[in-house]
Parts: sequence; structure tokens; C-alpha cells
Amino acid sequence: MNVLIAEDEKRLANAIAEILKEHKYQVDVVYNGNDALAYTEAEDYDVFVCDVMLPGVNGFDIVKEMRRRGDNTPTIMLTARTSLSDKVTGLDAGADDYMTKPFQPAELLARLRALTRRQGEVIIDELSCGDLTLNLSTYDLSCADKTVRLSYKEFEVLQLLMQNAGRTIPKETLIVRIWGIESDAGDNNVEAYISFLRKKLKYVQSTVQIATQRKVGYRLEIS
Amino acid sequence: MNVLIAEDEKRLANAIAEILKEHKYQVDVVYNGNDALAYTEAEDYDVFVCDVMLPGVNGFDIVKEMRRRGDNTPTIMLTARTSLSDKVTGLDAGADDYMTKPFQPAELLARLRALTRRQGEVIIDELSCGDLTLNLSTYDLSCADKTVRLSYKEFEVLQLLMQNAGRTIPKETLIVRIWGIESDAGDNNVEAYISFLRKKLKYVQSTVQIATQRKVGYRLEIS
DNA sequence: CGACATCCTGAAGCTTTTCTGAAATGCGAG
DNA sequence: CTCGCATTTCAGAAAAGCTTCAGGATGTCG
Repeated sequence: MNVLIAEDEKRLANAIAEILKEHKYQVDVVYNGNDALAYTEAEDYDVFVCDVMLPGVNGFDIVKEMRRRGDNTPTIMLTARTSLSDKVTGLDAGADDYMTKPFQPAELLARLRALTRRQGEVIIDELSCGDLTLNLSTYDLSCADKTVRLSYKEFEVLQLLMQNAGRTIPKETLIVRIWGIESDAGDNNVEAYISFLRKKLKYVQSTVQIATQRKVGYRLEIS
Repeated sequence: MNVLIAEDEKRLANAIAEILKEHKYQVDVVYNGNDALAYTEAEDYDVFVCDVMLPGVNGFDIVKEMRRRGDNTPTIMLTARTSLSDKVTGLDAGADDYMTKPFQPAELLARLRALTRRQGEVIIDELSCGDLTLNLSTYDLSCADKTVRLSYKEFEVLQLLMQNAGRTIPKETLIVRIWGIESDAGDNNVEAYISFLRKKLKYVQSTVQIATQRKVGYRLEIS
């Protein structure tokens, strides 16, 4: 389950992100309207949680634009205001649900479940690939009877590779998804983490390998 | 025992919540009818305490709607009026009991007990996990033959961890659940309490540990 | 009321872990 | 063979977490 959160109050945004991650959602966060547009275009999210008042493009216009280009991602609008007219505007713009701040985490979760119910997903807390198992809750990587703990960044890189096993992920994508779109991380950062991960893969004696696609990126190979 | 309170006078709502919490109920509070509907749908409460006059959807309609969708959660209606007709309306709508404001806390507690009695549920006052036992009425934490008394906040933190033993609880969640969503408590507050708790866990010589999930939160590990 | 105890909080200093950027080395395609 | 990536390592920087402490708030008891 991929969720995109667009909320400019960073504290709140991160709080929501944490709560959703705890419930096994894969979460991306953006803090302004322009990034929100870019992200919704680039990725295929299962739910989009969007604040109305955003720097750059506002929430209404984001949803309108998404619908215009045929993107029907279920969307929940957040707003500090409680006026009926906002609600109407939001729903007219194409939002599927509407919440006023502040709200309890349980409510957001309930609404997310409601919006995604039809998709009938199973919440998993492990990711497997070949003989590897990655525990999404403890960041433990295991294979047969060996286990290592991954650091946060190592975890994110490997998770992305495992989710797309066999497919080559460009370095650029890794940088954007893990270091963030605004970061100034370079290719070498990625390369360093690939190196760390290979060391750990060797340690757990996995048959799964990280293959290099020269001038492009990396891919997980189950051999 | 989960209780949902729907009451728009925040002062009163919070007072009731505090009283119930003292008596070991798990309490959620909403301040309007729409939230009440959303919450009763999302969660499975053991009792629902509902004011008649609520912004949004009124109490009668909430209960009617709940019954319509097959939700038979025992419900106590609150109202400032004393007229018989209100009482009838409430009970007709599907409420199980009825109280007029103002009332004494003891009365509410008595009625709650009455309503939940038939369910034959036992109100537990201990929480166990590994070799640890947490007494929910005295806040005593014990293991083998050693015992320490926890402070209120220590208790809340540990309780949350024990209820979710093995799962990682994000710091943000701890802050929101224990310090409140509007609080300005920082990560360090949580860290301090984790530190206090670890000291006490060591003192009672438990095998249970609080593990750190870097950049995320904490989790109880039974080793 | 004053003395005493407890608890909460925020700050400060310290420890540990993780991340980063640079440098040295390796290796494949042309 | 050579150039341009890729790999690996490592030390220092940065981040995150841990612990302790003092001040203030609150509560209790004589």
C-alpha cells in the first residue's frame, strides 16, 4: 500500500507518516503543492492524503489536475477549516473524503481502510525475495539461519530493490526516493550503500545478488 | 473495555474521560456527531456514551444509524433535558440507557458496569508480558519477587509498549498518545522516559528489554 | 502554613550509530 | 590500453539516542 502525504506542517506530516508506517503502509511525504503534483504523476499511489492549504499549488487544484489527467487515486483532503463550503469545494474538485484537523490517528486509519477496502489487501510485515527475508518492523535481514540488522538507509535501499526484484532501479530513482528530491546526494552515496548491502548479503550467505547495470543503476538478481 | 464518548462540551467530555480512565477503561472522545459515526464504524467499542445535542448529526440519529448497520454496542444517552419524550425518543432510537445532566461520576460508572455486566467481560487489572507483570491499579511493575512502583507517565509508556509487545511503536505515536496531539513534547521526553523505564526493568531483573528502532521508535523484546 | 516528597520537563553533555565525501583501487567497454 | 564508471574503505561530521540533573509544579502530611 503506497500512500502519498502532502502537508506543509512538517511535524504533523511526519507524525502521520510514522503512524501509517507503523501500520505497514509505504509512505512518501511532500511539503508543498508542486512536489505533490510531481510525485502523483511519477508514482502510482493507492491513497493520497492532501492538505488544502499548501505552499505552491493548493490542494483543490492538485486534485483537479490529477483528475484531469485521468488519475483516480483515492484522495483524502485535510483542512483546518470546518466550513461546509470548503467541504463542497473539496469534494467537487474530485476528493473522495474529507477530514478536518485536528483528528485522531484512529480516524485517519479508519478512513484509509474505508477507501482502500475494495482492494482487499493483506498487511504484511515481511518482504521476501529468493532466500532473503526482510523484516519490515525490525529491519532484520535474514537468510537461512543468519541475520543482520540493517541501518535505516540500508533498509530503505534494499526494500526498494526487493520490491522491484529483477527490475533495474536507476540511481537517480534511488536518490530521489530515499534521499529526497531536494537532496544533494550524489551517485557515490548510492554506490556506498550498495557496497554496504553487498557485504551484508554475503554475510548472510544469500544467493540473491545486487547486479550492476552500468551507467544506469542496480537490480536484485535471484540466481 | 473500550468506551467512546461523544460530547461537545469539551470540559465535560474530558472530565468523563479522565474518570473512566481512572477506572481502567480505554477511552476515545469525539466532539461532534460526524466523528461519532466514523468512530463507531471504525472501532468496536464495548460501550458508547453519547450526548443528544451534538453538532453535526444528533445523538438519536447516530444510534439509529448504528443499529441500522447492525451495530448493537450498548449505548448510554446523555442529555440536559429531562423531558420524558426525549427519553422515549432515545430509547426508541436504540439506546440502552439514559442519563440526564448533571450527574455524579459514580452514577455513570454504575450504569456502565450494568451495561457491560451481561457481556460477562472481566475487567482485567494486570498486564503481562514475558516475565513482567504490570498492575494496572497500583502501577506496580513486578518480575519474580522484585517490584517497583511506576509514575503515571512511566506507566503509560510501558503499558503502550506491553500492549504492543514485539511491535515497534514510533516516538510520534508515543507523544501523541501519551502527551497528546497538541502537546509540544519533543523526542527527548520520550527518550527520558525510556531511560527511566530501562533502569526499572534492570532493577526488577526482567529478561524483557526495550529495544530501540533507530529513527523510528521503541519496541518490547522478550528474549 | 511550611517542610518534604514526587513527578514532570527541558537542557546539557555525553555516547553510539549512521551518514557522507574523498581517496585509492578495480574493472569493463570501446 | 585507456578512460570513465564502479567499488571499497575510512575518517570525520552529523545525527540520534542516552543519561543525568536542576527547577518548577503539585501533592501530602504534620
